[in-house]
Amino acid sequence: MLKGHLDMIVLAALAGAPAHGYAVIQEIHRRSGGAFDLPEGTIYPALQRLEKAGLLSSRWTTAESGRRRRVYTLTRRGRLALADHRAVWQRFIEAVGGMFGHADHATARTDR
Amino acid sequence: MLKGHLDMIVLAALAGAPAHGYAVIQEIHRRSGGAFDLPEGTIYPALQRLEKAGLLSSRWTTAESGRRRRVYTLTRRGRLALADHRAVWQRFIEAVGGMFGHADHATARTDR
DNA sequence: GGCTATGCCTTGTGTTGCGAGGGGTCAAGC
DNA sequence: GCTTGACCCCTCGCAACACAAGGCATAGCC
Repeated sequence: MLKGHLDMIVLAALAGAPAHGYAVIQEIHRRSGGAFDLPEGTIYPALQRLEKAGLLSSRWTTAESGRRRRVYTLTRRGRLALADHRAVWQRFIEAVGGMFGHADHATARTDR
Repeated sequence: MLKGHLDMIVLAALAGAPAHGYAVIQEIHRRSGGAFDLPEGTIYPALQRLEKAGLLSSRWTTAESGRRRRVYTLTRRGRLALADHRAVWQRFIEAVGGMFGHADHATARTDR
């Protein structure tokens, strides 16, 4: 469904503030109005991929609860990539919109 | 890029009038404002997939130029599927929009 | 003891867009 | 005559990737 757009979504979720994987899932769920409910098997590999690409950086932290968390932060390149993805996305939805835009031009009134 | 949305795009291209594969490519290119320039290796398998799924039907025709063409027509189920895809798409872009919607809420004014 | 929530991870699989290649016709240009 | 490009059909194989499934661990509640 969100093939190819996952990176953008994850980056967007981290644009506000750094967060750990589990929190990213919740943030995405929240911001999307409940539309996106990504499983861990989707998000964790994505975070690793983005870090390897230099768009995210991570560090281990320990919450007051004693839990170990890997917190991801958007890098400079990550922010640039996000802006980039966003522009591409904009053009994409406009193009798709164009596909619907005009029902047709064959059945329409051809008079004058 | 358009992973998962190809079907919708192809169906939309055929919503106006039946067309053969090559024409579908051109129609998509035209309606998308030049944004989509799909290669044959993408569109032909897609058309076959959609026909096998019962969303399209095809018949061979011969143009006045003598060329053999396989013309695809949207079936009843195809129209329903298109409307369906469109609704999903609408919800999808709204969800993505929500991801950007609010920059954040941490750096924003937290006063009162 | 069992269940749920939190938190991390990997492996395997199915889908799918698309590059590369292979048919063939016809017109225009060198 | 030969090449280039538009038109028109097709198939094979690769790579990317979302995600299901499974595994491990801690903590709180019933």
